[in-house]
Amino acid sequence: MTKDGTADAAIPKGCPLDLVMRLLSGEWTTHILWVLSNNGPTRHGELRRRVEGISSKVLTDRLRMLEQEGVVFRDYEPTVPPKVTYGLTDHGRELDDALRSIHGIAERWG
Amino acid sequence: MTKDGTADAAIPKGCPLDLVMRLLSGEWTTHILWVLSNNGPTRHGELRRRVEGISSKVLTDRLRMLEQEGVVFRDYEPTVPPKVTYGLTDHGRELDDALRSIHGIAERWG
DNA sequence: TAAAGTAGGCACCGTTTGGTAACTAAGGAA
DNA sequence: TTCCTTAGTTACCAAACGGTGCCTACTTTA
Repeated sequence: MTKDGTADAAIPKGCPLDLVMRLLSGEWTTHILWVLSNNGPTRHGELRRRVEGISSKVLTDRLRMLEQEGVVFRDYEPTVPPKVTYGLTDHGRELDDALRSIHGIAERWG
Repeated sequence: MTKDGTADAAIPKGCPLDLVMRLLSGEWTTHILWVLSNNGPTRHGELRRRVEGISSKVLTDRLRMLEQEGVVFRDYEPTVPPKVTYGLTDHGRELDDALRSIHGIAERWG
């Protein structure tokens, strides 16, 4: 307990919603999913061009997070130069549907 | 254009989804909505007790954001001491439904 | 008489975040 | 020969974020 009267509980939670929200809450993340959904599997370079304004660093970072949560797959072909393609998994498509429904709701709000 | 090859477009967007995600992306925000949804209209103090670990500052901050977007209402009774009650608006309940659906999806993922 | 609760506001401070630039190695084009 | 492309990685830096403690002014409770 702090002087504030606040309980200083660590937030273990493990709440499923919390996990997804943390995944989505970073800058650019929903934009990336949006492009992958509209464009289908896309290579790193094109993805960077389509998500206008994102840097290579952040793009890679977000893709790694999304991959780790099983929302996006990564296909690596060890050619020279390498060809890496990213796309939505089944989970990713489910999540995208949910985001589209939120989009619709917010759109109706004006 | 940066040295990176990145387009340095400002992100005007005004995308409805983006707006909602920015609203929800802060720490504690979904937790607050969750409690308001389960508990009904709640005063500041009790809200702080139910959202275990949140500080008064951040709680007020989040409530102001949610109020500004019309997701939460604020009822101020100028008694002494004042009584301030927060609750979900119609928009808030819509948003909560969407979050519950995401919760359901994520829960099924294991 | 002293403590606690009411709903915050304000200042300070460390951590996290995101942006920028520079670099990799090998192939293809001007 | 120099530039561009592939898919990143790394270092550096400024800004944003969130946590903590202290303050108010009045009422109720111990």
